[in-house]
Amino acid sequence: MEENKSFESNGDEESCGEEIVLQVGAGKRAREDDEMKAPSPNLKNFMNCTNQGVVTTNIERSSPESESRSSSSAKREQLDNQIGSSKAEMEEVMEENQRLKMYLDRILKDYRTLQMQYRDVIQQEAKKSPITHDHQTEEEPDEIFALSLGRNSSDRLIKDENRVIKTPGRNDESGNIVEVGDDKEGLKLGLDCKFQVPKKLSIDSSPNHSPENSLEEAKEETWPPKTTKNVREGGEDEITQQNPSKRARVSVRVRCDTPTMNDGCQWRKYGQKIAKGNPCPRAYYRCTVAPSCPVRKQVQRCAEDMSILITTYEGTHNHPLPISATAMASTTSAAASMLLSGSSTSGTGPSPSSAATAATPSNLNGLNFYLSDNSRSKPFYLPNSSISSTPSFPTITLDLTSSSSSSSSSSSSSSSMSSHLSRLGTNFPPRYSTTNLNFSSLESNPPDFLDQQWDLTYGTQPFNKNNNQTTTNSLSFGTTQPYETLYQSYLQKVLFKT
DNA sequence: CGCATTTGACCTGCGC
DNA sequence: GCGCAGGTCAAATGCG
Repeated sequence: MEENKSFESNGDEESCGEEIVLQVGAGKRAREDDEMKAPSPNLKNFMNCTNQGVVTTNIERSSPESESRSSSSAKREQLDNQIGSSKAEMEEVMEENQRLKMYLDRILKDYRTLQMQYRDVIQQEAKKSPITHDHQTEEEPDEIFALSLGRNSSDRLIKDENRVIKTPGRNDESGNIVEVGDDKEGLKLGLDCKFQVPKKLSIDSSPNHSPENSLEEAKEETWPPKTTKNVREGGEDEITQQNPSKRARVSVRVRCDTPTMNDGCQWRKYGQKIAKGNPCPRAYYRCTVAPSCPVRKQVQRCAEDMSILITTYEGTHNHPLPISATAMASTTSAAASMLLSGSSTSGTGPSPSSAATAATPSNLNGLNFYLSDNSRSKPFYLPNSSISSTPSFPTITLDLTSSSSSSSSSSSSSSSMSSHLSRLGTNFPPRYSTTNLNFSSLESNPPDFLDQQWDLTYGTQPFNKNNNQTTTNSLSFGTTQPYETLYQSYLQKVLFKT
């Protein structure tokens, strides 16, 4: 399993030995421009440290010919050729910069709008339904709550269940995972939520939730399945009695060729089962960081795409997490917070009716809440290929897979940014990566979703184009963090803003 | 030898 | 009530 199976047949990974040069720029080496223009000191240092292979390649490519010829005309000709090719590459880089700029602008704009609208929704719901919903939810029919994240939300809103079910993808009979992304750029950043409120929903009352922990507390309260005796686990049977049916699950889909996804925690396998509809066995793991930790996870490969690993987490760690595990934990927490914010009865969170009363899909600028009525359609179960198909578990799915044949979106990605994001979710095991980005839209600070996990080198580098002079901030960053961790951080920062 | 994994048995809930 | 499926247990097994 050490072998690096590349799911994308590009040459980047193969050409990189110890270091992975993640080139955002249609495969062009923006740093070749530095031969003509002095880079910023930071960038230069960064390049020397991390991209020696590329720089060396450039030197080697030009040196033999220049040594073989002694005449000045030949040198001049060679220089002209170099300049010409560099100009051409510069133009391509500029175009890529523009795409990146647009992409970043859109993300930032979406994020701001989403943040504002989310606040509004919270405030409105707090005014509307200040009381708990114990009785309300018990009497409501099963609600199915679909949540998806994407950029082109308004035009891709799914209007009815038929459309949902028709959504092609990695699902089998139910086919209900909705992926919303940008077709043009092939970026599939799907946040899929399958949620069905059980008929007999017992309500927990955990009023003292901090925003960060509210979900995990909820998950912990509800973890032990009612089917479990839990004789040995002491206080957990109280939990079982508290709220046996409302359990938040966070399912993460990643492309991974290793048996399990490295999420930073220690797990002990306690069972394996062949689930119906999926020839791949489902493995059950228990957190072993602390003896009494109630967190468990299920790992299963997607039946339709064996390269996709589906990991479903349940419960809350009752112990400090390793640093490497905090990203996943916080991300799943945030994801499940979103999930439970529509169903939780916690006094601080949005009311369950906030989702239930939304007769039509609400569009929060890329955050689509879709509510379907179970009485009119088949249940919104997880596909068989997914783990935790038990419908009584509210489950949110973080789709960290790249565009694939299972996606309804066009996978013909031409955007290097999308490929960059795709690769964040597709490269395992973690390796050192370096990336150069140019953001002409940036002012003085790197994007706020790039945090301490990135080894940042940031500087301003002027770009000259023949007819269009632009000043571009060059942002170089490398990291030893796993790609999935980075992407989780990205999700956390940009989408969930935890 | 200790720990992790495997695997068949068992339990529980749910649908018919 | 019965069968099925999901989930868990625990003895057996493997491995360092």
